[in-house]
Amino acid sequence: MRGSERRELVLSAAAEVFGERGYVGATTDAVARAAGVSQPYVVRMFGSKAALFEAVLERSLDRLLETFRSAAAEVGRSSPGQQELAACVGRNYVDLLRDRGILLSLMQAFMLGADPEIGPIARAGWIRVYRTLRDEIGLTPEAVVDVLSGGMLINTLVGVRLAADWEEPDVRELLETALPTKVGILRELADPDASGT
Amino acid sequence: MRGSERRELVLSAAAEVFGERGYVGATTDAVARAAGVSQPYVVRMFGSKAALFEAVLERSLDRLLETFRSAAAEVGRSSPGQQELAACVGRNYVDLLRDRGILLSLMQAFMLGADPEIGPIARAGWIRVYRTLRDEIGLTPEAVVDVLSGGMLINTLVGVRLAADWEEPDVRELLETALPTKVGILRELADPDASGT
DNA sequence: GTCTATAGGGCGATAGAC
DNA sequence: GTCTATCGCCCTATAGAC
Repeated sequence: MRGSERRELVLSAAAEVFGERGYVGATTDAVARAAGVSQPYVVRMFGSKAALFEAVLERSLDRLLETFRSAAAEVGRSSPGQQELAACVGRNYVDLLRDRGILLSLMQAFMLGADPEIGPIARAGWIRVYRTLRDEIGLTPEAVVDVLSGGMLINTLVGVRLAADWEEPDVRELLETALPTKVGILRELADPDASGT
Repeated sequence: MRGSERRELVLSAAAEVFGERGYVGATTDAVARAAGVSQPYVVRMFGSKAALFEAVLERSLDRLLETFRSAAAEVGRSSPGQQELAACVGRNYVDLLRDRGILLSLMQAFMLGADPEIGPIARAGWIRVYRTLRDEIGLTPEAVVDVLSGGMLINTLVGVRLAADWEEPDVRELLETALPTKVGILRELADPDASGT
């Protein structure tokens, strides 16, 4: 395995662990275990836990923005309306959930805006998201806010793992209202064995 | 000062600290300092850090649901439509931001759904929010989802402290689009001295 | 009730072998 | 490049005085 591959392996594992436990709650040892390497190696590879988290955020943001761009390219040939654009961005966004850790690690960073190191990075990321949706995708500010609102609700529903209470009828009603066509993904995330039922 | 007052003092301080740093990142020492008491006393008062966090969540959820109910009472006499109800709930929700810590401590709990202790509590809280909005306030599931979407966006914008970059024009545009009439509150939260400018 | 002092455990980071 | 061993710090929780 080449160095770049091992680096990507650790980054992917770290995104999941940071997404689940938050920046402070995640341990470099848990990341190392998830990646199948030793704890000191994780630290040595990135210099520090903080630097590892920043690398995770950069990678997650890149994937998110790429997803937005490919969504725009999907419907872009026919100069679509705001609603069509926003709907397509939303669909691709939900598919991102399959790559556990990307959206949740970003969300964990967003909740640490008061941190003197992470805060500025999180705000810069948030601004990049806004500009990409407005300038590259071509959404109006109002449409961007709608997309972001739905996205933050989805992030929260995934973060709280509400689908774990799927047997509860009100949970089903809420999830099916919030994600009319994409509930299956949430159920997969809550319980990998329940995807087919 | 009576015991119940001191308890409320510690709970209020804890809500802010947990909201800013997350459950793991918050230290009982920081809570104690914010409340002006000693660190061991905070632990003794609630038994453990986990029990303190759970008390914070219970208090925060109670205040949130009370806010929803008072919003409904505000417009309730004239059997209002869904849009009017949802708008009133949204207005009162934003006013809750003045009580720093309430919404953010809940949000921090929502991001820890994978935690075996906090996860079930967070999910139960989420379900109570949904049922209150649907059954007591009388919103349709679709209207509840709209209210929750906007709420999660606001929580995230406050958590990331985007208003700290107020001099950035795109930040102004985003915040004024997301909270047309209530931007002042975000600016107060970002910088207590900037409320009048 | 509330404090000071401190024990005990976990985690990030370093040293150094291979 | 990758590991094992370990240091030193910080944080929760306990002991015990007042």
